[in-house]
Amino acid sequence: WISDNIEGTNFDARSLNLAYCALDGPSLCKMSQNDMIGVFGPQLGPHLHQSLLKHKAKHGKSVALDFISHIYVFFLLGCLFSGLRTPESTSGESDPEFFSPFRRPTDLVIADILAPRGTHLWEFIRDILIYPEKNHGLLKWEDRREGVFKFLKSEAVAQMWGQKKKNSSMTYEKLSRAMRYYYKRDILERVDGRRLVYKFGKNASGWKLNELPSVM
DNA sequence: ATGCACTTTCCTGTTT
DNA sequence: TAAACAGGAAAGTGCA
Repeated sequence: WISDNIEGTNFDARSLNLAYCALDGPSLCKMSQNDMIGVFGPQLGPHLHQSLLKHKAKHGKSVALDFISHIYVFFLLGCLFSGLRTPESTSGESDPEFFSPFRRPTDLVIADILAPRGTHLWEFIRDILIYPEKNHGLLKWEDRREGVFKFLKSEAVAQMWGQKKKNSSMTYEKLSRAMRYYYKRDILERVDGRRLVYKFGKNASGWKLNELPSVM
């Protein structure tokens, strides 16, 4: 439900207050507009409130039960964000097992909710790297602190990029040309002699451990 | 309606 | 030899 509501707005889901992720359906239904604003902020709060009112009008008393079927989204967001801040920040190496109990059924849900706001290639790459749920072994950090990363499935990443841009003929060949243009703009730094390896430059933001999307 | 940023496409040549 | 890397050139796209 939240995913649907965020779609079509420019709201950045990364700024959600995830402390409230444990809300259940009935609690959510009891929230006033002010409650919503308190939890979701002045932008998304009223939007969700309106949507909830519509939903209530449509479905009457069954709404609370209805919500229970959607509310797992909150729970899983909580899992995701608590995970982001634990294993990787200390070891520098993400632990795929850490997420395993939650990953399988939720890949699509979380990927949708966390759909990147930016539409640029480097942001797309960055978001695959920082959200394990999106990764599927496509890319990996080579040096997390330095922002060095490597394409593990270059053609698959290109396909996904193409999918996002509604261009089924995207290839790594073409994607990499766009990557090379980033060198001039200091969004990427050259890493030479290492195939499929790139490094974020000083004009790339949002990838460092200390600037990961955080819980407010 | 036009300019601009950001690719996308294609290409020729080089390197690994 | 295949796959990547290098960039020039030009076309395409979405947005302000």
